[in-house]
Amino acid sequence: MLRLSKRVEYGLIALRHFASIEDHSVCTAKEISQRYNVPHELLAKVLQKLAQARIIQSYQGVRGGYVLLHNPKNIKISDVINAIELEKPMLAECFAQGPESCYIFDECTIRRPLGKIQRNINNFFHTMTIAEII
Amino acid sequence: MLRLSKRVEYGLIALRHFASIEDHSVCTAKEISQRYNVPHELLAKVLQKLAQARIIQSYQGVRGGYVLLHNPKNIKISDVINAIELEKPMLAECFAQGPESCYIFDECTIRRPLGKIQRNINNFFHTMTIAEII
DNA sequence: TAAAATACGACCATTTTTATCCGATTTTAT
DNA sequence: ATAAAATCGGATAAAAATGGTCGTATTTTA
Repeated sequence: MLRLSKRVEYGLIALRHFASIEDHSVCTAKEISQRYNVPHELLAKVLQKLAQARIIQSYQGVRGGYVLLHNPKNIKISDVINAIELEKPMLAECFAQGPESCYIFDECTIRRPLGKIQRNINNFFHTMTIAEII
Repeated sequence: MLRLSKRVEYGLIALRHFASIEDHSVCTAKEISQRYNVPHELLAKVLQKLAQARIIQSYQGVRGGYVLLHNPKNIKISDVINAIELEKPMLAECFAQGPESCYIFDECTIRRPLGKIQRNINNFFHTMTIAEII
């Protein structure tokens, strides 16, 4: 319960890696997967998502790889999560998918208090950046 | 990702129910399951857990059921979660199960920052009570 | 032209979560 | 006594989410 996905974990590890190396040098999925002992294929998918979200830039072909596109200070944790996950990270299903998704929506009495906790978590993800995890 | 379990949701709904009725009257799992349109058997198991944790008191037999044992102000959300879930609600597996559970523990670079978020969440669960969800 | 890399979809395996079922026990009321 | 209504708890099934792998195509460099 309340777990972050491995995908997000791997994404954060990768972004921290990009942010911690000096010049904006290119890193490959293979390098990162070996360095941090993370499944190559899965990491590759995560990096592709980050590239689609314009958080990193991809270069195909031999000597290709990825580079960071922004200052780590400007990459929020929420940006990373949103890039990687299809669904927003929400405590309750209805927060992510709306009233129709919940068959006890009308009888539910805990939505408001959970919403309070949710806002707190959202705020954290929205405030914290990659610069703070280096 | 980051979801609360249905078990915890049902537990909170039930406790809010107990806390919102006036006198400390007895409620059965059946009553609550019908009132809030929640699966009876699953709710029953959750209530059993809450009873084992001495958050509510169970009475067996005809006209049995459960009553709240404490002032809602003194029942923390964290108490409820700990009673219902075997494992602590943690963002990362290693936070709940220790270093041995994680095969990239030594290479992991995001433990500290995630710990910061975790403490924030923990603090919320530890501070908020059932009184605040009525 | 071969090699090394990303791109992307499909798929499978595992784990977690949710839900149900069943038999046992307890207690009350008839 | 007996039946009914409730909790207790173990077992299990069903469903969903997650993690991981595979294969093929494309791109780019040497």
